[in-house]
Amino acid sequence: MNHNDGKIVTRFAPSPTGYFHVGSYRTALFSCIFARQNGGKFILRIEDTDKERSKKEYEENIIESLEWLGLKYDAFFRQSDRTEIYKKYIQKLIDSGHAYISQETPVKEGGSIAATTKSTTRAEVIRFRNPKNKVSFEDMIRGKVEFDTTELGDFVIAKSIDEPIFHLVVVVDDIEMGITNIIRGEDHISNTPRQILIYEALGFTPPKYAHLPLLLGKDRSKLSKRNGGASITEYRRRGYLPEAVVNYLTLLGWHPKDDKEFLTFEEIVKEFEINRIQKGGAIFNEEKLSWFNHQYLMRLTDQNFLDLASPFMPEWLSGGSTLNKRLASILKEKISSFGDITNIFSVSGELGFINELPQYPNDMLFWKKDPSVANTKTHLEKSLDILVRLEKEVGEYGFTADAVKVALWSYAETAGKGNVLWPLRVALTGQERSPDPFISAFLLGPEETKERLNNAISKLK
RNA sequence: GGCCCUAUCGUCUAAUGGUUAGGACAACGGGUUUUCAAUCCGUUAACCGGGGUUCGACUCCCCGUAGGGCUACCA
Repeated sequence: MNHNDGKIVTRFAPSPTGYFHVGSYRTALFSCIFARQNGGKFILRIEDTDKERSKKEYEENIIESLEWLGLKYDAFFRQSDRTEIYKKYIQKLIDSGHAYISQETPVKEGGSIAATTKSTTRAEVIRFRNPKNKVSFEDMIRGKVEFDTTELGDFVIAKSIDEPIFHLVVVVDDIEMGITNIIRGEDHISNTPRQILIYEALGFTPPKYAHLPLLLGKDRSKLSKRNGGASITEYRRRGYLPEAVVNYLTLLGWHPKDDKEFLTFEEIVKEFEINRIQKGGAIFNEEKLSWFNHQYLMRLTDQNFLDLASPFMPEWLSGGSTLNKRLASILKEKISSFGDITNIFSVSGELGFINELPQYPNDMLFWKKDPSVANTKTHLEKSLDILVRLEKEVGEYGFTADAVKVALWSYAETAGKGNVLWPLRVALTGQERSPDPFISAFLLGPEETKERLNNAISKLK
């Protein structure tokens, strides 16, 4: 039955009852890392025994998210395909007297949990006959954990012979799949004694357990959409890089021995030590994720950056033009995820001026240290002059940011950099916060640059 | 309430009985700059409390306290 050939086998067993979450992903990640580092197998198992809450859509979302994040599994199972297997085990437990069919007295209305959930209350369920032992296990992260199972009572393991529930299916599958190490969230720690009891009743030795600290929201409760935890799909949609998400999440509860923060999946697998995982829960901090993402963005080559960013680029910036190429390095340092691109190119955004010159009041053209109409006009006219000559000399393709800078620089230095460059910035971008005027002129091209300068000059009459 | 887990800067964490308690994010200040960003430099900021053990505790033990998880015919 145990088909692990002495190898490490781990599994990730999500229930498809919601969009795949960063917290779940972190669990999957640690589980996978452990398998990889031991040359073992990593299994994905969809736990969809709750027919009311499980949805195909969510299962697809789990699979798709894992793929996006580059997490590969060696085998895939779905519990709803395995009813016959569970049936066999339930029967075995009944036959051996470890479980029995229990006649239920109807639950009273008002306040009880059963009354407030949608689940159907059966007249008859299958309960595990609790031997009421003391159970203990050696957690790989926490050390010895001990429970008295008496108060657990005879817990339900199936609604009927065809409808097993959580504790039973988990144990059966972990046995059948030869799982050697169960790595899961701390929220399962109190489920462990019940599951160990089932192992023992079935005559199997429980695997090793590692209960990961929980990922917490800002309010320190278990991370959920309510308290700041978004789905993986959400981060994908917002234009995060999977590598950055993986890197950041790994560092929540674990870190390499040195202070290194940037690690590839391969490096993580190499350096990972499960017994050095933190015991306390960690708050998921999106600010730091953003910082990580920005760092990863900065490490991309311009071409890679553009390829990945292209789905997020506005329509008017279509297709691999030189404009896009020059934009890459500027854009990269200004955004923390591709999702920021939409904003930055909006009319009020920092680079929105490329598409459309925002309206600006005339006095925005004046440099604060020399707010003179006559001087400002002179500087603009002179700049225009210089740029017209430059274009004649180098043509449209030579009209680069560097060329513009070289052309304007000596005049700017003699007349005062702020005096010349500030009006120029405003004339070209209509904004106080923008890339420098050389880059702006280049991005706009010579024609548009000339037009905007003329426009500004005429405003000063 | 019961059972279980946890506890170092605001956050993620280092320290494995002897350190000026270190790093990163954030915040703040400064340099640079025509603006913003980026970058560089710097600053602020923590051992939950009380008992032990010990020559010596952030480190070990106990008790509190606080936070969290579980407490379903969910997973």
